[in-house]
Amino acid sequence: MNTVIGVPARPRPAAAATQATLREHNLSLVARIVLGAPTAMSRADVAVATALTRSTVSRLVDDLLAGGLVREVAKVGGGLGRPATPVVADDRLCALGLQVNATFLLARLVALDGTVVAEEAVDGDFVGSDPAAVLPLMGACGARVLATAGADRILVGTGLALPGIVRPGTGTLLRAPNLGWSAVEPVPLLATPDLGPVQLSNEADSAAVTVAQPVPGRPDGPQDFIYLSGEIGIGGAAVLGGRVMRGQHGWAGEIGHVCVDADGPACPCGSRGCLERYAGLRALQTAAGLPATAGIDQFAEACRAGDEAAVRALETALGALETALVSAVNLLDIPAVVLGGHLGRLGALIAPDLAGRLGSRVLAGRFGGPTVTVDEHVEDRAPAATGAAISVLEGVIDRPAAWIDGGGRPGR
Amino acid sequence: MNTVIGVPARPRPAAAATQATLREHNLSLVARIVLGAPTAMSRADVAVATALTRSTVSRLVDDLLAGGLVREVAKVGGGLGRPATPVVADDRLCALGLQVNATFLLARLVALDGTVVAEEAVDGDFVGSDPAAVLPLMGACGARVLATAGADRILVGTGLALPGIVRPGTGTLLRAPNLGWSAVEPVPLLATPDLGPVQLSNEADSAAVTVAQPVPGRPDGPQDFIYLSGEIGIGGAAVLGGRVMRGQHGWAGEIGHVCVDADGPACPCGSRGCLERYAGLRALQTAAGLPATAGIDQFAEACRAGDEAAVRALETALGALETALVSAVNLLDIPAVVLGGHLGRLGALIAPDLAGRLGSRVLAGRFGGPTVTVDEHVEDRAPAATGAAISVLEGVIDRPAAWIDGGGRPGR
DNA sequence: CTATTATGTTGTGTGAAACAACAAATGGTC
DNA sequence: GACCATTTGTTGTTTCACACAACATAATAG
Repeated sequence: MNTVIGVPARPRPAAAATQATLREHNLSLVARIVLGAPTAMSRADVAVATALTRSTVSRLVDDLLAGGLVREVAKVGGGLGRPATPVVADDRLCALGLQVNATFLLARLVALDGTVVAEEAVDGDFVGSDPAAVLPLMGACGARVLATAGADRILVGTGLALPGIVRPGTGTLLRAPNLGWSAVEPVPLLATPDLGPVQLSNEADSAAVTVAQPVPGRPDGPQDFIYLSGEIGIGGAAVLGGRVMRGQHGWAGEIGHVCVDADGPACPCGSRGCLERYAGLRALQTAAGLPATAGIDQFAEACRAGDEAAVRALETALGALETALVSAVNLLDIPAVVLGGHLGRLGALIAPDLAGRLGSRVLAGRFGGPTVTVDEHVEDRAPAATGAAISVLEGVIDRPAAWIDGGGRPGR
Repeated sequence: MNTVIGVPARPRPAAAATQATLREHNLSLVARIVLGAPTAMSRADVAVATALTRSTVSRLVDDLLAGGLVREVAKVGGGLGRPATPVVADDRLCALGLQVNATFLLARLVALDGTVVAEEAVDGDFVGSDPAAVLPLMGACGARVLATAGADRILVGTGLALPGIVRPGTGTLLRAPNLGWSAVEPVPLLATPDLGPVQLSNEADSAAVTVAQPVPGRPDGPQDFIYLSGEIGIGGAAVLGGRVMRGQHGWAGEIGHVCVDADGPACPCGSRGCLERYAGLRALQTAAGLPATAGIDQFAEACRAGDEAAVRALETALGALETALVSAVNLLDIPAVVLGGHLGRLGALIAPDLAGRLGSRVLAGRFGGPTVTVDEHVEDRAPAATGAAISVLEGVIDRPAAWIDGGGRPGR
């Protein structure tokens, strides 16, 4: 009699496997091995890593070279035998990330090796703005960034990150409370040709992509964590196995609307006692008696200076974060919390205490409890732009055959 | 310029695809088409459903016939042309489900077509029991059920469902508070040969399997929902895309330890204000002034009779459920709640009110809010036994080639 | 009884990976 | 400097699983 240990469930087959899907799968696998490696890989290295034969890998790498996903670099000497030919990400392949926030628009061109090729921002007050006026500005900004890129760059497409609820698969922004927008189809409003196919995403989800995968195809960051961000309120994302949770409507991971006090203040979302009422930036400013124009750094400075209202606001927020995260960490059985946005900037003030409180309360406490870290991109005000671009490049890495067979240019 | 709509992310390739995995995948696909159909499918029907050619399907079905996953039944007449040969699940293939609960042990033999071939229960008080004494009883019960099955039945293996925290991939039960067990490796303690490979699972997770997939290979039930069960406390599971969430330690979906009151009573789990403190069966009994031996039906009767303490306890539990589920539904963006266990038996008293409250509070409220239903197996005191057996059969459906190539008998 | 239709089977072709052999490019040894 | 060993990459051929085409089977309609 045997104990069956560690037999994972296979993904349910949704469609038949064919010779074509076999090739697509293995092209993607080889691409990920090459892009994911910190140093260059040779065909022989890839054969070892994938258990495919050297002849198979040779043929697959030929296809990836032809499609512009990878390129060869100079051989490095050393050792007996024929020197290996290193293969790396081809940085000519790029995606454009666009991010709309309450106080700025930013366009960023990201190459397949993760480098930022060019970027430009437009500052302004976009709270309560008209999407028909703002989105063309965003599109124009993107077009200017594309214009500064060299002619050898190949644009795969564009990702547009918005601070609101995006229905997956519909191209519709349901609501963006910070901007005052609702029921908008943003992509046509960009009114800019040459952006290639445009995909829409939520700001927190896109920023979380950057945490898990700082470089396209290279999941170097944590793969299972709760991400908190926010600008006025609180945004959130849950990442499981390297993937951002979607949920039925596209807003899974929305920790801002976890209830932390059953008798708490009413929330515009229809519930009450939501985390956002306590730990959103606007909530902190109000509780500390600061104006809406005060940034999070002013709030932090007031706390450090011992301002009584600010310290009390921080403590209230900390308690609310603790309650919300205890529930979230227990429910998702997830090992890490990453703070971004204004909460990331408060990280030094809140992360150690928060980690300690969570560690003594969650089910996983006896196994080391969740880690609480600050997003290393916290100094970057637009990580969602990078994340949106990375998601677009992911699409090519997922389906290299479609890209290669389409001539290595954006398709329909 | 195109809007990219509805391009789902492909699962990341973890290993190379080969001719062998191609066959495995398509065997599994064909098996699921046949098992999942409410009426018999012919080879031609399967070819249409899968976009594989009739010759390919014919060969794959031959393999499944040989492996004992499917069988042919009498042709049905009608229409021009050669009559189709219907193919259905072969009900000779079985799995044994075992369930240990605080008040009974139950063994149930489930066939591949979902029918229960035989079952037997042993009643007792297993709270604070010794696993070394109880698990051999469970094993013996299972062996008796196998003995009553006909010689034509083929046992794939056994699933053992326990009311506690099971570490996936380790064969270890971390803790089962209701039984008073901790750090146990239960499978060898069954001390029964002939059970085939045994896999361990959590009781709520297994019961949720039965909700999503009442018949092996046929996901007729909801595929995205939060399941609540419990016997003394509260157990829970989250099912996404037909799969039970695991999490890092195996307890994702544990809604019993979502915090509903930041200043609530301390919980043995280390936190405070946990849902279990308000809506667990023991909590209800205590609040209503009923003895620990009183069943949930007595509690329900006291509520219906207008007993003041019981009504107040129910209202408190309802409020706690509302708070916990608002957070869970918002965080997971999940469309349904299914009540099982003692909460299922209270369904008539709480489901309508709970649905109304959730509908006005969750983010999805304006889209129809979550449904709140009662598990249709609520009269079955051991749905986890069925779920554990179904999970074992799932393993064969996932990897038919491994089963067929292993001679159609349990492997290592 | 023949024609038509639908289903199932089988021989052969195709595509992608595997296998085997060979070519290329190095360093070590004599 | 020639030869050998080693490692990597390439290429011709084989294998396996699905696709294609043709045929066989089993029914009903006229």
